[in-house]
This record gives sequence, C-alpha cells and structure tokens, in this order.
Amino acid sequence: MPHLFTAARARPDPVKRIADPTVRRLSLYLRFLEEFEGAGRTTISSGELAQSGHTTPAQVRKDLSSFGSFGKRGLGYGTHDLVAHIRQILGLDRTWRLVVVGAGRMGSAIAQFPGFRDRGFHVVGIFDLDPRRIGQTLAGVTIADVCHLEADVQRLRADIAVLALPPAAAQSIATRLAQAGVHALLDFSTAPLTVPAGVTVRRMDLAMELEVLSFALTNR
Amino acid sequence: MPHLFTAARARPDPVKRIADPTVRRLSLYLRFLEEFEGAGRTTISSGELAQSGHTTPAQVRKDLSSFGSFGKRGLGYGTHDLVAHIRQILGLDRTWRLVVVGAGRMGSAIAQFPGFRDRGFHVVGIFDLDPRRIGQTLAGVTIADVCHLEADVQRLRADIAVLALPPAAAQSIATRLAQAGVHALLDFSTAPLTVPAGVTVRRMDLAMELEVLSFALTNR
DNA sequence: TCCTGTGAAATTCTTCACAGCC
DNA sequence: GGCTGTGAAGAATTTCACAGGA
Repeated sequence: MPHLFTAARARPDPVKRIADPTVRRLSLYLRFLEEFEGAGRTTISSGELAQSGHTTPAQVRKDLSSFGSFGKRGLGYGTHDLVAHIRQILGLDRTWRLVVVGAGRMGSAIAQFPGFRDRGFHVVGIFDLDPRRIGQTLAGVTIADVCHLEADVQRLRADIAVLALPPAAAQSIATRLAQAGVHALLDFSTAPLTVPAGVTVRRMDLAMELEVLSFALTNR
Repeated sequence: MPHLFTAARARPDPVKRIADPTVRRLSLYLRFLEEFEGAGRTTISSGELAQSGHTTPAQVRKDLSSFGSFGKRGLGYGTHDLVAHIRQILGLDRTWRLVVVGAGRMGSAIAQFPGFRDRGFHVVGIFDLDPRRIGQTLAGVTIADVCHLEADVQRLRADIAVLALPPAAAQSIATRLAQAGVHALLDFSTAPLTVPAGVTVRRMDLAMELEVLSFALTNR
C-alpha cells in the first residue's frame, strides 16, 4: 500500500536511523536537563533522567548512545555538556522561523504561546481569511491575508508552519505550503494530511486524545 | 524502575489487551466512517479505510478484529454498523463531562473548541486563579475559582479534565483532580505529570512536537 | 563501587499470506 | 472475484545483563 509519508527516507544514516519515540524522549530529557542545570547540578545519571521522564535508565542510555558516548562511567552525564549535545542533535542550536495559518481562537493562542521564542521558534507570520482579522497584530506580528500565502512564506523564509484551521481548509493550505517550500507542518486540524515526500507532518489531535481517554475510562 | 503510570493494568482482558496505537487508529477510522456515512456510502472496505488513514488494509483488519468480526467477506464493512461498533468500543455511546483548568488563551480556545459538544464531550466547568477571569462566561460556562476545585469537580461529576496551565502549577492540580476522582487528564503543559495508578494522562506537548520537526528538518 | 555503553533477549507492533465466505 | 479474519513471519522497540572505565 503506498505509504504517503515517505519523509525521512532520503539518506539511510546521518548517524544510524533514529526512531520517532527516541526523538520525542530526547526532547523531554532536554527539558529536565535544563531544569537540573538551572538548579546548579553539574552531573546527572541515566537513572535520574529516567525518573523525570517516566522511563527506564536503560532506555535513556540507549537513546543517547545512538548519537555518541556522552557520559562518564561511574559518574553520569555532564549536565551542561549533554544539554549542548541534545540541542545540537535536535537542531535547536539555531532559530526556526514559524508561520501560523489560521488566527482563530486556537491559532491566536498558539501564536502567543509562551516559551516559543525562548526555545528558538520565532513566529514570523500569521495568516487568516477573515478580513476583520487581517491587519490586526498578534505577538508583534500583523495578520496577513492568506491569499498571498505562498509569496509571503517565501519572503519570510518560513521553516515550519502551524495549521490551526477548520479541517476542510487544512489540506489545500498544506499543499500550498509544501509547494512554497515549507517542509514541516504541525497540524491542529482533525483531518490527516497528504503531503509530498520530504514534508514532515505532526498532528495535534485534540478529539483523538479525548477519544483515547474515553476508551481508557470505559475499559479499565 | 518503578513505572508510575500503572493505569490500565487492573483487569488483564476486557477483550484482549489493546495497544495504544490501535485505539488511536480506531478514532481515526471513526471519523472517516462518519464522513463516508454522511456521503451515503453503505459499505466500505479495509483498503478504503486504510487509504484515508495512511495505513494498510491488513492493519485496519487487525485493528478491528481485536474486537470482533464486523465485516462481510467479499463485501467489506457496513458503514453504519461499524460506526456504531467503534463508538461503543471507544466509549462514545455516552457523553463525557469535561472540566478545563486554566482559562488563559489556550484554555479558552480549548473550552470553545468546536466539535467537542457534538462528539459527546460536554464542558461543564472552567477554572482559573485570576480574579479578573473568575465570573466571566466561556462557552456558556462561568469560570470558577480554582480554590474550590475538588468540591466543584465532584459536584459537577467531571470525568475528564483538560489542563491548560503553566508547567509549575500542573502537577499540584493533577494531584488534586486525581484525589477528587477524575481518572483522565489531558495535559497541555510541558511537564509530564506523576499521577496515582488508575489515572490516565495524555500529553499535548506543543514544544515537543516542534522539536521533533526541528530534528526532522535538521536530519533529512 | 558506581554508572555507562551495548550486544543479546524479550516484547510489542506491523505486515504477509492464505483459508474461508459472500 | 473480491474482501475479511487470522495465525505466522517479520520488523521495530524496549528491557536485560554484563563487560569496562572512572
């Protein structure tokens, strides 16, 4: 069956072939490490990281070992050091230019999400269809008309787009963004998108998560 | 290592032991089925469902077969029939009472999310700390003071709580909710929560998803 | 002694392939 | 002929367990 998300198939190994769950955990570890670092801890063991992230020490070590040997035996990992490594692995040693498409309640909340800017994600554009919204300012950015999406996205050199749209509109916007060279989409709408190879999509599906909770409550 | 989410361990088998990815896909299938049903289709094959959900026919059949034999060989699945079955499996043949804790931008957007009510998730309570917000009305619900959270949650008979709070506040609220008898949490804050056994937590972590995209863009 | 790094084992999840029924 | 249901095979991910360095 044609699997339409052929995303990270291009080269077989930047280092090996990293599983998605591993990447997600790295992101978690990073947050704890930053906390630990802020608290003045200079080293941390896989066990401590595991506890913070609700996982196991072996998992932590495996995750990190896909990228190199960052720890010292008998001691643990140097906090500062490991922060730097993980930031580099995740590509957080630079800033990313974000656009938000859809300036409704959800889009507005996302655009103003605290902790975007400080983590290197800069909202450089916000788009909407509604003439009453266009021209308003949100998080220091003026809402633009979605009709020049392609040109604006290229001019703004956007790396990532966040879609906060009604499901009916999401697919067409996704296609336009992909065509305009945006290779990463975060989709808050409820319909899964079909995108060209080379474009990565992550879904934030509120309804789905609630339904999983409903299942859990029903079958416990 | 003590794995703190011992949630669905209680009984070994309501029907078998359903994997999380399976449940998520069921939720997806349901949405497509409803669309198909709305379009007047009376039957659908595993191949068609697979295409909508970016998966394979075999996967669809396996997912469904964990719960019973709903299809007819040579024909496919009866659309209406399968909708009813999946709704029942997911526990969507009833309504769920939701509270939203945190009425900031994100909390407000969530509380007013379209398609909650029509999918059986009724927002029955909204809570905040800020005296300026308390007393305001959102989606027909008056924002209440978080200080009587426990009593209110019990009075409202809340099943599920959505947390849209700063990470620092999330853990304490989660603990209070669990104690008040809420067994399902949807957490939009960035810190993973530790909860008593029997409570299910789902995370919606915006920052993590962006970091996964950052990784994908960096390593392709 | 403490804790990392890592092959090997165990487990979980997906795909295959085919018997069975319409 | 077409499509489901499912055991068996295969792939991916997690856990184990232990060698090896600080």
